[in-house]
Amino acid sequence: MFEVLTTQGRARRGRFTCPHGTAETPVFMNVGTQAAIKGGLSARDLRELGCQIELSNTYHLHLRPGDGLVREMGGLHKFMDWSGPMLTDSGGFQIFSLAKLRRITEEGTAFNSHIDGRRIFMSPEDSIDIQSNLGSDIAMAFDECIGLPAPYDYVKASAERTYRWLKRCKAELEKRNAMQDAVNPGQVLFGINQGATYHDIRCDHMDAIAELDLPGYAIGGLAVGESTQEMYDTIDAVEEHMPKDKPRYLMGVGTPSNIIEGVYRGIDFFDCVMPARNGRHGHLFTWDGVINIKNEKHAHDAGPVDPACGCPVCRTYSRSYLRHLFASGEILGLRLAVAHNLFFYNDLMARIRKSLDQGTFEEFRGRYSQVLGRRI
RNA sequence: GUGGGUGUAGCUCAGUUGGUUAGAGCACCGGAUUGUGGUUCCGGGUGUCGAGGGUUCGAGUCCCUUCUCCCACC
Repeated sequence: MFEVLTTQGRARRGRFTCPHGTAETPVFMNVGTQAAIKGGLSARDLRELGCQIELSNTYHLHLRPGDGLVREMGGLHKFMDWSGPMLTDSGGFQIFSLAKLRRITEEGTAFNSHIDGRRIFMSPEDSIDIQSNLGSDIAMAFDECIGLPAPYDYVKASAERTYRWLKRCKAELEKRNAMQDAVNPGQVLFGINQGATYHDIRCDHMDAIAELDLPGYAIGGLAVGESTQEMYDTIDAVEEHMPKDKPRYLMGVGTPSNIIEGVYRGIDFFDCVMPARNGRHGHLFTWDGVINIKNEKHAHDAGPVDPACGCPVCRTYSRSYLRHLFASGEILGLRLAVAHNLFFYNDLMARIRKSLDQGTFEEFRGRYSQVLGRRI
C-alpha cells in the first residue's frame, strides 16, 4: 500500500499503491472538484501535465449530479475518464466553507445547499456511502473543519466528535466494501487530524486516530486563517505522533513554499486549488517567482512564461500572447494558465522527489523555498 | 451664408436656482486568492470641463468672442 523508499531528515520519498495504480511521493493531487478541472481541462489533459492523483469532491458531486447517477454511470473513474489513482474529499470542508446555516450534532451535519438553498443532512455514514458510490481509491473521513481562531473548549469537543465520526466512517466503509456490487471494493479510508492550533488537542487526537490503524492520515483544518508560522508549528507538533509507515496528507496546502516546507516536515500528499484558481486569475508560477500575466510589462514579451519550464504552454506560446488572451477574455487564456500552473506543481513535486533520491533535498529547499513565493 | 444643437476621463455620458476636493459605467493600471460557488473580490481617476475674455465672494453651470462637430434651411 505505502512504502517509504528513502528519507532525508523528516522528509520522505515514498510510493503509494491503490486499485488504480501507483503514485510516487511526495505527490501533489490535482483538484477536479466537480469531476472536471476548472479552466477547461479534462482528465486527458491531467495525464499530459504529469498528474498522478486526481481529487474530486463528495459534497459537490452529491449535490450535482448526484452520487447515485455517477454510480449508475459506472463510477467516477469511468464517468470522467480518469483511470489513475483518485481521492475524494468527504464534504466536511465544504460544509464549513460553502453551506449556510449549518447545524452540527452528534449524528451529523444539517446545512443548506449553496446551489438552491435546500436543507440537506450528511452523517459520517452518508459521506462514506457517497464516496463508495463515486468509487474513489481513497475516501476521506467526514470531519468538522473549524475556522480559526476558535475557542479551546469548542475545538476539544469538536475533535472528540470528529474522532467518534471517524470510527463510524471506518465501520461504514468496511460494510460497503464487503457488498457484492461495490464500485471499488479496494477503496481505503484516510483519517483526518483536527485540533486547530492547540498542540495538545492535535497530538491527543492524532494518538487516538492512529490506533485505528488506517491506511493513511491527513492533517486538516490548517491554512484556514492562522499564520504560516502557526501552521508549521502545528505540523511540527503533530508529525511526531503520526505513524511512520503510513502516508501523511496535508489537506488544502498550499503555496510552492508551503509544499517544500511540508515535505521538510514529513508530509507525503498535498492538494490545493491555488494553481488552478490563481491561474484563472492570471497568476502564473515560475522557477523565479510568481508573475501576473495581465501586467502591462508582459505585453511586448516574446519569451515563454518560464524558460525553465518544459510544459506544453511554455514550449508553444509567448507571454505576450497569454496576456492578450486574458485581456480579451478568451477561455483559452484560462486553460493555458491552469495547464502551466498544474504542470509547474507536478514538476515541483518531481524535482523534490529527485532531490530526495539524490540526497540533495536540503539544498533544494534552501534554493527554492523563499524564491518561489516572491512576486516578479 | 442663416438658424438650431453640441463640446466634461481613453469611450458613452451625468452634473440641481451658480456653492466644499468635478462623478458613473465600460476601458485601462495594480493587488488578492490555500481539503474551489468558473470571467470573482479589493484598490487606483488617468481631467487645461473645446479655447479666450467677462460678471460674481465663488463659474462645468450665467454673459461675450472664437473654434469643432452634427442637423435643418438657403
